[in-house]
Amino acid sequence: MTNIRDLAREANVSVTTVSRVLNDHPYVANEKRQAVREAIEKLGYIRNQTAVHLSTGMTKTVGVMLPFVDHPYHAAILQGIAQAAFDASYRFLTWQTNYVETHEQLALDALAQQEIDALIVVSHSLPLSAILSYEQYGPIVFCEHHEDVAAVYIDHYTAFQQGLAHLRQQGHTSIGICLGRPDSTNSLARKHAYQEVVRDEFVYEQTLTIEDGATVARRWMQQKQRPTAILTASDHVAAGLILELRKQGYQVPGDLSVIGFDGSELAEVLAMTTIAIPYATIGRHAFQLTVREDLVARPQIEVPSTFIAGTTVLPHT
Amino acid sequence: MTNIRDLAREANVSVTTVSRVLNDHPYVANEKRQAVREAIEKLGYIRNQTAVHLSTGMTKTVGVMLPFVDHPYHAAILQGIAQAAFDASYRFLTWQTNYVETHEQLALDALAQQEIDALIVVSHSLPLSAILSYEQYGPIVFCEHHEDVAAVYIDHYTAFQQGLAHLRQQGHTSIGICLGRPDSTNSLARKHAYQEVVRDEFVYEQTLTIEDGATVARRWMQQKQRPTAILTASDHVAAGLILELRKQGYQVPGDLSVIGFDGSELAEVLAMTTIAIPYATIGRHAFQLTVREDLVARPQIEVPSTFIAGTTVLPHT
DNA sequence: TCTTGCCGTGAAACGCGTTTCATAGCCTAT
DNA sequence: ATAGGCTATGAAACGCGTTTCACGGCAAGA
Repeated sequence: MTNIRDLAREANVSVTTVSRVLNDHPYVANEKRQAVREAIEKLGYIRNQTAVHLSTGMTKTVGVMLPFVDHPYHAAILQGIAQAAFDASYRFLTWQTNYVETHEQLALDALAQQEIDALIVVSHSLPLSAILSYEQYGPIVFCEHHEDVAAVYIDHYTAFQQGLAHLRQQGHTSIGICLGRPDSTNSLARKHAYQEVVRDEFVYEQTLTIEDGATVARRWMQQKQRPTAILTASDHVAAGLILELRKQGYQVPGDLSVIGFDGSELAEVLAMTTIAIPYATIGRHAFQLTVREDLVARPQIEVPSTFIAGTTVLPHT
Repeated sequence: MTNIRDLAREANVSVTTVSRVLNDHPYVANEKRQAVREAIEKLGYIRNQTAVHLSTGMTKTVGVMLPFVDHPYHAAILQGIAQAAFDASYRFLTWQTNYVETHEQLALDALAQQEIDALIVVSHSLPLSAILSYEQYGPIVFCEHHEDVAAVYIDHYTAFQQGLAHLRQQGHTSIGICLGRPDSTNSLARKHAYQEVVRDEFVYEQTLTIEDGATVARRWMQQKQRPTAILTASDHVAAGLILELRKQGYQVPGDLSVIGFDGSELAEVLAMTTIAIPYATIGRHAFQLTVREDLVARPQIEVPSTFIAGTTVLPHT
């Protein structure tokens, strides 16, 4: 591998001058610049990025900590990050954690070890304080709301309120909700919105997948007292719920009204009533926060959710 | 930032010994090892990974070139890569190219610049030869079939044959197909399988999304001569097709039988007849190939597709 | 007793690009 | 005429961990 010193020798200049040419520094005479260019051509020189990283002390790379790369919700955020990072000539390393704390730790270690310049936490299970103790090593940006951290998030409380308000307008009083991980920040906000307006609680927890949605359907069918409408925490769960009910001969929305969450293609396909979240936008903002000058002030960006009327809610009579 | 030399001074040993301790090299006396450990603790030393990368000449990082991170098919491959990379203590950098050649080029540059040790090409639009010319800089593994390259792939020809055979067994003789990018390797293989057995051709090209599927539906409805069954190139296209037809009052499979491709959750939800592809497995194999000793021999791995009978195909009478 | 061979240790070189600092010529404003 | 500023250039230091090589000591095999 030819290096910068070989070039200097070949072009009869100093390594400093070679470096200046490589970085388009103005203080280089044209003949020398030309000579260096020819040497690069002749020797087939290619810059070693690792050396640049070591020398400059930055890698132009951000890390992304997220539970699953192939879940539509997370992939959409990743897409936004990818786009914004690309625009800024940054790269991104992904840690797929499966919510396993030791895996999450590896992303934090990478920040401390200067493998990445900043870290975007899409979702996590480590305690917040454990993560924040790594802020000394570089910017950390969250994709969910926490007090006093740099974050871009949607207000799950308000989003759920929208869904609940719609159901109540339609005359539903007996309303159920599905939550994902019951103690996650998002679930707590959702539950909060729910408990403010509902008397008889129907809470289905630990619902994450299509299959979980089908399980909810089976539980619902067995209940003596049961809600007339269910607000889910993801379109996938809603889809599982809807399809299992229909398979068993129930009508959606005739027998049960269902509202999804995400605004995914799945919702579109099923013409589902849902609450759309601009996930790619969240990803873009998250990346942009990592490179913001005033990150020490821990800025927060709230992105709006949008209620989408579909065909899976019917007025309750 | 404290470095290895600070540690050496603190522990009264040489930097070599410190390095040995950090790397668990056996030739270190216990007291010295202990002294170094204490120095690490006392000074709060954290290894600089970039320096390790420069020094060892490898980054323990693979690159992934893929068009979209948020398409289920690609995300599933990425998931497999993430998993295998994790198991091998590797990281991965992702280049989302949107099939733009200049973007694809950046991933190749990264390989040449030693930013990554190897590159996995999930899908590409650059000419194969342009990509292969970068093999001199490191291993390149493809996720689709090409002659004489390291690759893990599914045999689209055989997969499509399975679908076609099923339709013909069910009495269909007038069969259409949807293709994605018409000149891609996969499309050519599919078309080949198709043209071998079909007389009257109904080929719908450039179908990639749900919306494209709906467009196919509208075209189909307007055709005077039209197929009784369509074999699509993705579950998404099939879903768009099916749902648009049903919305317009047609029966699927009554009026048109449809077979998807991928075996995605979408197919599951719609109880779609489809051809399942183990995408995560492809990703895992692809990663494992990058670190294989005998990569110079350009090994190839074929993974099998599985026909899944659903409810979107009916015998033709 | 002499030769191998393994253990333990450190100086110095290495991988490679960037940046600081000093130097020098030349021009412009005072 | 002189101080100050800009252009150009290079030596050397810097970022930091790994690895090669040489060497001393000690034990086992010949």
